[in-house]
Amino acid sequence: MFLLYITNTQFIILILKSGKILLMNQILTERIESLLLLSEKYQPRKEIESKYPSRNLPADAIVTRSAPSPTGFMHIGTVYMCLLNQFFARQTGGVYMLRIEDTDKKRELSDGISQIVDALNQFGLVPDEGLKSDGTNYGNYGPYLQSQRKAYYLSYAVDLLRSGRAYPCFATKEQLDENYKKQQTAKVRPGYYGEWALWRNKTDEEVVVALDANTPFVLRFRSEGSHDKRVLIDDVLKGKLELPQNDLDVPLIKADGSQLPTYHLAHVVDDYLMKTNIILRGDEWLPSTPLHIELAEALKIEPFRYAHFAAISVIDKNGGGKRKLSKRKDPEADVKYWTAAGYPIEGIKAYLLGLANSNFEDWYRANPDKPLEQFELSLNKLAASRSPLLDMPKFEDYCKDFIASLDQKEFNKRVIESSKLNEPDFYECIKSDEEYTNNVLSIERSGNKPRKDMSKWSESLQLYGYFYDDIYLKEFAPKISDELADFAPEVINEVVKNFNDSYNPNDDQQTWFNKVKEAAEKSGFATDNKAFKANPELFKGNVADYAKILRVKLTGKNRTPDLYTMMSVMGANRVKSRIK
RNA sequence: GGUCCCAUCGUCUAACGGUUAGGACACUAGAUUCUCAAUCUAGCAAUACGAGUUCGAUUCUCGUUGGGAUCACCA
Repeated sequence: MFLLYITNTQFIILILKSGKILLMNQILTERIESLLLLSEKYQPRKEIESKYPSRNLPADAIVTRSAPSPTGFMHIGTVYMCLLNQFFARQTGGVYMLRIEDTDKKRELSDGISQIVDALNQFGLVPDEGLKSDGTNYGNYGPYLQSQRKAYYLSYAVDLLRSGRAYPCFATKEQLDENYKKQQTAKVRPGYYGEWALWRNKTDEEVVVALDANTPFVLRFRSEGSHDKRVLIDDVLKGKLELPQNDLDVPLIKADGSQLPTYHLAHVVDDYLMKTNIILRGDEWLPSTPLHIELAEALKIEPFRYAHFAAISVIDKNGGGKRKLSKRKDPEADVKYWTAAGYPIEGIKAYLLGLANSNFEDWYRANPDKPLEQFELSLNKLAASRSPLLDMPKFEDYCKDFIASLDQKEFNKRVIESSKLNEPDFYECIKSDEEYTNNVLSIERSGNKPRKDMSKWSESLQLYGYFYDDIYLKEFAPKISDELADFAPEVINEVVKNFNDSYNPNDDQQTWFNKVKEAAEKSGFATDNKAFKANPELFKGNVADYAKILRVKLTGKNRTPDLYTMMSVMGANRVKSRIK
């Protein structure tokens, strides 16, 4: 790539691949180094790398990592990525790491790390190596918090500086903006490259002047690529791609006082040291992959295997177009939106697995009792083409299926847990009579065709609250008159009277229903549905309408389980106190 | 604007170059001697457009159109 001569003076002569000759004053280089290494000690590459031995793993084991930044709430897309990483690592006997990319101190949130770690715990996606909620590291390839790895990045950066592949840039924000505007008017590609790279070819004298004035600088990569040449990428998911080479002199070390690296340097250094096997990441990174390839090359690092996958999208409610699920615009981007609503974690995971591999659906149906972890996720089938749209009805369907499939004990437990957190009054009622509660929660859940009307735990109150008198009176009884607005008061009174006259809580279901039919007929309702359909004007309604009056009186709702079952569970006193 | 990616029912997707273009969710209708849910049955519904290669194209090629990503001292 270049030849290096150390002359008997203080100059280093660099002959670049492009044929350009660079003269660099060694004293100047050392001065820049010392500014970079302000608070850290330079570590020779060999010293660093001896701390990261090769992993003793099977040949086809996949080592993955998720690398979120602690700058906001936990994104559902991050959960998706962690899920994929965990599956591929686990299936191959590999390792799944969590690395926190806290290199942007301006945007960092104080609880950023715990938000990420807690969410992963909640989802059963605890990494094999990484950080705990309190920020402590575990695993032998750490630290896993990038700000604790500063000395490494700086050492590699200094290596690049010494080899002529990095240089300081003192340009101000204003100068860069002006550069950008000039590029716009000249209608050329924007960016810091070639002749537009303001400090790429400055003389030593100019650099010295800037340093003497204590001007802060970013350390930039000196790219040797050409936009006209191509680089081949064999993406694990997208296949063979041809992109223009990188020619941008991107920042490697920031000038914001933190001395921290940008993503680009951090990614290459970390994934090299941590022995990441497959860089599974969002396809927004695809355009900068040539840069990462060049950076790795400059650092004499074997190229990585990349797997770029598409992010989850939503339909923009304002524009109507499809776009990436965004932190700022979409509440459902935040995992808390899902968990706070009480969607079951398993339902969320199942839905996400279905997005990743469409054959998951069939497997899930065929193996209802197996844990999700037994599904063999396929890298080949991972949707690589475009970003799937978040389909809430389908997602809720997964959740309904899952909740319906829970055994009674587990179902009760989760309803109780959720109400304890969110509905204290309801929780009090539930706890006041556990036997009654168990009967209530068991309604229409047994057999092979259980009810499937609950997609999230927050629906517990609406679905079961009216079984408890306090809640019934407060929340449900007030709705009765609205629900029964179609019926005249005297009709309702007659229905109530006729029902009570014949109601015997000891009747079995058939007897009970026969009596209901008799009472309906007596009240002027049709029991023969065909007759009713033929001449609806002859009746006040059919049995369904008759039942609706009883149902609404009893529950304040017109969507409930079977009447007879509810009455049996509620008991005669409760029934009589409501149907009157 | 440059660059790259992508294009099958409303949505997620399946289909060695030969299928009646399949499934799931959603939707509609019917059945289930009480509502809703569940369940069952039926139905609606797609290869963006235009060329080319081929006996034959959803599949391969080119173009058009449309969508997405990216072009920060953010990751």
